[in-house]
Amino acid sequence: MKGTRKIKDLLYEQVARIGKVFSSPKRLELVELLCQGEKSVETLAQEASISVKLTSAHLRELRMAQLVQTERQGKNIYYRLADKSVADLWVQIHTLAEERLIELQMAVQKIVTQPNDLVPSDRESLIKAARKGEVVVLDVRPSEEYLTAHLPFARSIPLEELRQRLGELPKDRSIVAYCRGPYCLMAADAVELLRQEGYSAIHLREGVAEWAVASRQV
Amino acid sequence: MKGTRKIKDLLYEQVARIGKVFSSPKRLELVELLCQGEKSVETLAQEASISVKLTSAHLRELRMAQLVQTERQGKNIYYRLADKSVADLWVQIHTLAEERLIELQMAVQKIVTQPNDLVPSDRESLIKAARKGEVVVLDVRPSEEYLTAHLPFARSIPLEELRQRLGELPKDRSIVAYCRGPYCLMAADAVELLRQEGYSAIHLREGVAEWAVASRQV
DNA sequence: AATATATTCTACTGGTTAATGGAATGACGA
DNA sequence: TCGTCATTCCATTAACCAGTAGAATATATT
Repeated sequence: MKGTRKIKDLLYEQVARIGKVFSSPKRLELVELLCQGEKSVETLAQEASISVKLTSAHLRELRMAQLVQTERQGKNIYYRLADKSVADLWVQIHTLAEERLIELQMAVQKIVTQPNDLVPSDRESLIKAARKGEVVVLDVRPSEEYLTAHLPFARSIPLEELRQRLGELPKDRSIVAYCRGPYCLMAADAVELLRQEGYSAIHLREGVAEWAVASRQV
Repeated sequence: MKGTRKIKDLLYEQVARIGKVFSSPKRLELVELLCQGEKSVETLAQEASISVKLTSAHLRELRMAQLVQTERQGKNIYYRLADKSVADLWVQIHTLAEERLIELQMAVQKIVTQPNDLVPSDRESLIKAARKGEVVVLDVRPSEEYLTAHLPFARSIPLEELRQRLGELPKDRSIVAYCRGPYCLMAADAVELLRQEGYSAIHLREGVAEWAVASRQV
């Protein structure tokens, strides 16, 4: 019927703009980093292991899709997600990917700390235990990210400082370590180190973005 | 540190496979159609206004990303979404797109029935009114789609039959028409027709997929 | 004035993609 | 066996994309 087609094509094309942003591995990595808080271009480039120029190009795509905002602070330009729902979408996409793609499931298994005792769902009971002090929830990300947002009752010891600051952690209680999310390897490294040193450590694969989505859905 | 990069690249690449699927307008349209229930290749091709061969190619992409399943029924091959969460992702992507992209917002306004009285959020009260019979919720999609799933208390009159079956509808109550979702134009056409014929009609932009997501999030 | 940060422009390579068409093949029903 | 439905293989066009690089530019700090 009449000019229906043109209108429809236009609508789906616009939605596809968002999809395109999430179709590049490096852009996904940048989005995940931005889920941890605002960051400068240089920082993003370093964390994602790409050149500043390429980072700039990817950020441009994100900007043109209105998914990030920029703010100048002195010499640096800081990027942040334009809305929480961007983080939500990232979480939902990688969750669906893990549900559907066996290849991804297998790749993930490689990074899971071998004696596989990672806590999954049990959010409520983890909080309860953390509140009582029965377990220590440990945030091993850089401290700026911890300051931006962290899990309830979490303590911050960045991975880099962990070896020196082991004394701050108790040996008689479980330590639940987390980092940026399921594809960040810092918590896995932390757990490995802790176990070597005789601690009882557990790897929590969720980051703040995943936690937020999960706790909203009850 | 060590082979971290290779692993990370692998992980994000897998997630990007899902993103890629949602980066093509035609594929998005096919996903939306599949949100209405299982459909044959030929039907999908017709509805999306593309050739069977191209449809087949796009469906192949969906299949390789494990987002759809196929089933042979006689001469035809029927496709369906592999999981409800695929529909959820479609809803979340187009919702985010509408939140962020002004171009999409403007394009959407064109299809909104001019005297703009579309009911938004008020799910609870709509159900209540429909239960009491104060309003008629009208599903104008093909009847197979209605049979697969429909909104609570909805009645089915496919758009094609609407003109002949106008007598079934009351003139003293509001009629809330909906179709496949915000980018489907059938409900808008229905509202136009109904108003011309002296009915009090309202366009509900949500389809079953959007309704499901919204009612789950309370 | 010199420096650091970040973007932009141009240009190139290699690879991928959507869409179309022709031809062949498989799978099924009548 | 024939026709229908659907996929596949092949080839093509045109467009796009990631990544890299050189050079130029803008902005702000010192």
